Amino acid sequence: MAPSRAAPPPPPESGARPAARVEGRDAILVAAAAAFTERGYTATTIDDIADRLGATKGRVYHYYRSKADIFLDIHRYAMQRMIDMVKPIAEGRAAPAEKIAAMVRAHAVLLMTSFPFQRVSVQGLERHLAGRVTERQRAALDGVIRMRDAYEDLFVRVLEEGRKARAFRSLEPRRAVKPILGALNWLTVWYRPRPEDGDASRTAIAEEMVEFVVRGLRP
Amino acid sequence: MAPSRAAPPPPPESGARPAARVEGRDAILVAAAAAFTERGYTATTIDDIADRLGATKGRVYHYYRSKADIFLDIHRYAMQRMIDMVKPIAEGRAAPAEKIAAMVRAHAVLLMTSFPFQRVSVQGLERHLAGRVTERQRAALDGVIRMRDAYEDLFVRVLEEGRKARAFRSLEPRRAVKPILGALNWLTVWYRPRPEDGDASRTAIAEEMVEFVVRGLRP
DNA sequence: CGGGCATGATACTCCCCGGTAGGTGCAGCA
DNA sequence: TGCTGCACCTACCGGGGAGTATCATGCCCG
Repeated sequence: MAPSRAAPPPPPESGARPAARVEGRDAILVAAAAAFTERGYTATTIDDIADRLGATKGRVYHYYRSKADIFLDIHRYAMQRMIDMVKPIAEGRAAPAEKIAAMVRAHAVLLMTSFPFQRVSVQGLERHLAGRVTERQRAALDGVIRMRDAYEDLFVRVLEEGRKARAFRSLEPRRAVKPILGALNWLTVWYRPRPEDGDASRTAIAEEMVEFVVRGLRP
Repeated sequence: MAPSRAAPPPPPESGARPAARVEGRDAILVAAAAAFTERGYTATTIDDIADRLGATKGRVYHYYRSKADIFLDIHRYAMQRMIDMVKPIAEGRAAPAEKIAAMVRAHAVLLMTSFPFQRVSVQGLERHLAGRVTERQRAALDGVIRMRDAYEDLFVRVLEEGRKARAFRSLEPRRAVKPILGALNWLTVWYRPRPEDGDASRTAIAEEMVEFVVRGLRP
């Protein structure tokens, strides 16, 4: 599944080459996300990515300057989609318990429907903290990390609301958010999308997550 | 922290060289676990591991046949310790809710106190499903996967007990176990052991996990 | 005291893979 | 029909790192 097709503005300090067309980049990202998901980042070669497109390295390097840039762009897209889904819920006017339930549901569903992208995003961050990265890549990485922190804050704030309103048990939001996101993100470890099981199966999984989290927070 | 010092019998089809002493192997494993935790498996070089020992590659290859074998042995040790801690609880005679609480607590504490080993074990499994592995390594990998499945079954069985005894809400154990282990294992992503914070800090985190899980299961 | 084995260092080899240089074909256009 | 530029390919380089072959240094034991 491609990241938002409707993203025509050239990315800010993305590693994509300026002149390259968006659809071309998207194809690279989709192939790369699938490859990273299967073999992991370092074990994936640029030729692997190209093979998935029925192409050669030339095509990949026509759109992206480096493997790390592809990786970072996958992160950015994945995080952006997650934020786009969840932020409106978090900032809405519903009761905290209902907001958390809806956020958990949205998070779980997006993890499954956009699996390769989300898996790379969820599992891959630390891979770059030690490596050789350029100035621009470091900036992009910091940007993604900030997005992730901001995303976690969405949950923290709703937890705080709920605690104040006595809708949740007494808890420390910063600490309580960890098992919640853990229960959710662990999906990227055990879940494997299979074509034959449709929305119903995903919904069942998402509802189990909702149930577990909401009960874990009740006073 | 070294894996069990009292494991003198040469491991079954481990990648350790037969003649090598146990303490010698342990030192390699400790250094490798730390290196893998910091940089990830593929980004870690054998020289990195040797450097941590103040030694050279020669020493590493004296004890282990390959990098993959080191990796697999870390898995085996980590899983074995986890099983040794949790299995007696799971098979005890306490009430299901108390057993789950104790299992969660033990799991969380071991994750933190034996952090590098557990982190490698929890986060690294998929890395090998695609790579070049020998017959023996494949067998070792399968063994570790079986250990992991057996470990998950410990939780599944207690969930089943609790469901039958009406101590837990109605749930499907196979499905409900995922968010539980997810909340726990996510520790390996965000937790960073710092020397200055001691048992108290770890206990607080573990109790938050226990609280969250136990409430998530209540009828 | 001397041989043998455990232990480890040194100095390679080899190949995989990220990245680059330069070309080719084709579409659109005047 | 020739020009231009995008999209992509082929062929190559270079470095890094896994693994090996061989040698040095003990330490134990007779």
